[in-house]
Amino acid sequence: MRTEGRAKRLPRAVRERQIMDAAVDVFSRLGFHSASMDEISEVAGISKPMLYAYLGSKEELFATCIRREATRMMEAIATGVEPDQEPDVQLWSGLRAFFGFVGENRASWMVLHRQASSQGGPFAVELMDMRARAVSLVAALLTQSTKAPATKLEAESLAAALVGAGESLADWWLDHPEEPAGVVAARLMNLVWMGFGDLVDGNVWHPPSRR
Amino acid sequence: MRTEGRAKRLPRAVRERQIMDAAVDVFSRLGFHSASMDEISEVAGISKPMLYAYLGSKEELFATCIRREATRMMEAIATGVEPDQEPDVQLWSGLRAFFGFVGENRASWMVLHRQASSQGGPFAVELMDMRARAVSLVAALLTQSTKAPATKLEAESLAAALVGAGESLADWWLDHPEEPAGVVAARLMNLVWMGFGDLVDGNVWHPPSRR
DNA sequence: CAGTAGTCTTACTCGTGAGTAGGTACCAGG
DNA sequence: CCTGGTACCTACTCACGAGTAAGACTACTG
Repeated sequence: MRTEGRAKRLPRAVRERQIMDAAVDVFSRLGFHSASMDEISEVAGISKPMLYAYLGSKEELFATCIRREATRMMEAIATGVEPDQEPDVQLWSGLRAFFGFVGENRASWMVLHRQASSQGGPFAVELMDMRARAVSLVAALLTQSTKAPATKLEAESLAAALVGAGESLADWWLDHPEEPAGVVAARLMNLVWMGFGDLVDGNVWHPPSRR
Repeated sequence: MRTEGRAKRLPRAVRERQIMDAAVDVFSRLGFHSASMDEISEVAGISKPMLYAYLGSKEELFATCIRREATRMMEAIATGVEPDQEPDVQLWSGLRAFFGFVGENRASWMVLHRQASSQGGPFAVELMDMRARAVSLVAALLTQSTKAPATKLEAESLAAALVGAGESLADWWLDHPEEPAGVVAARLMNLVWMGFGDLVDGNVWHPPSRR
């Protein structure tokens, strides 16, 4: 296995992709600190100086990973959501897109959610930036559709709670992969749209057919 | 400042408490990996070998911190909750106790939520254990009070979502400390009990007076 | 078939931090 | 005033991992 001498010559862009993929994999498994540049270079099938030549320091590499994965995820959600619809439909499509992305791309999700948020450095900035975009998206959805005089703070905190519920449920889902994405998404939709109060009485929210 | 020579002689139990307090403080600020035993010993006003003599290795120390803080927190919640009440009242009192604990004990919360969950090792076990207890508490509450034939998996995932929402909102709260605990708790209560659907229509849940 | 630009490597340096060896001060009870 | 025993210290060892120096290999260009 360790018999590979020199790696095959490849154009820079291709190598950079390989390295990033390896980095996301290793960071997701080991976390930022425990991950070593040696291991990343090994997984990428390349030697360490290449890593430094192409992607800079360990911190830069990590930040680049976060940026890439965050962008991929936000694009997936943006693509999935349907604007100019009723609030509940918008929320529903957003949730579906989110859980769809997490279902594939488990490693990406680990890096984004677990690792990035626990490092205090410049990473949290990148991450919180994305998270803030998600939160204000939901907050806007809430504000525009509510009739009650909700304050900015109120909408924001509710949105934070909802986003957190999504994150947490995604984590839970990682341990129960037998459930399909749609089911999990629908469950969260029911919780945040109907509330326990209604669920207890047997009133549920129905997604597709009507409309 | 660095002029202290020898520390005053104290009984072991007292020193252990001091060390634990220092450890929670440092771990919460720096995270597990970045925290050094040197700094912990410094903050505790003691030298490194004492640390090893009393609390063992770094990992043992961290695990002990988690266990202590988790226990403190679960006790706080258990004390605050009111059994033999309507489901919504039980949930409400649980939420109040939770946010009350986080309000004081910020450091404890950081260690528990951010640090412990991001380390894959034996720590996650400790933590997930406590989290599982919280989740099944909520799941039981849900199951016993619902009329719909909710599956075990369904109740569990909803509970996970709720717990996650609480955690996330607690994190958000750390950045907006101006809000009192009760307000934040009430907001989450509204979200999970009434749901956005009702909130949008201006129907809110009222906590105390009636009953 | 030079020359040169970009890919790739081996083999180091050097700081940092976990864990320890081998003591010194202080307080019993005899 | 000796004799332990427990709290406490200074000053190390040693591994591991980030980052680098210096050069070798390949391929295209005139």
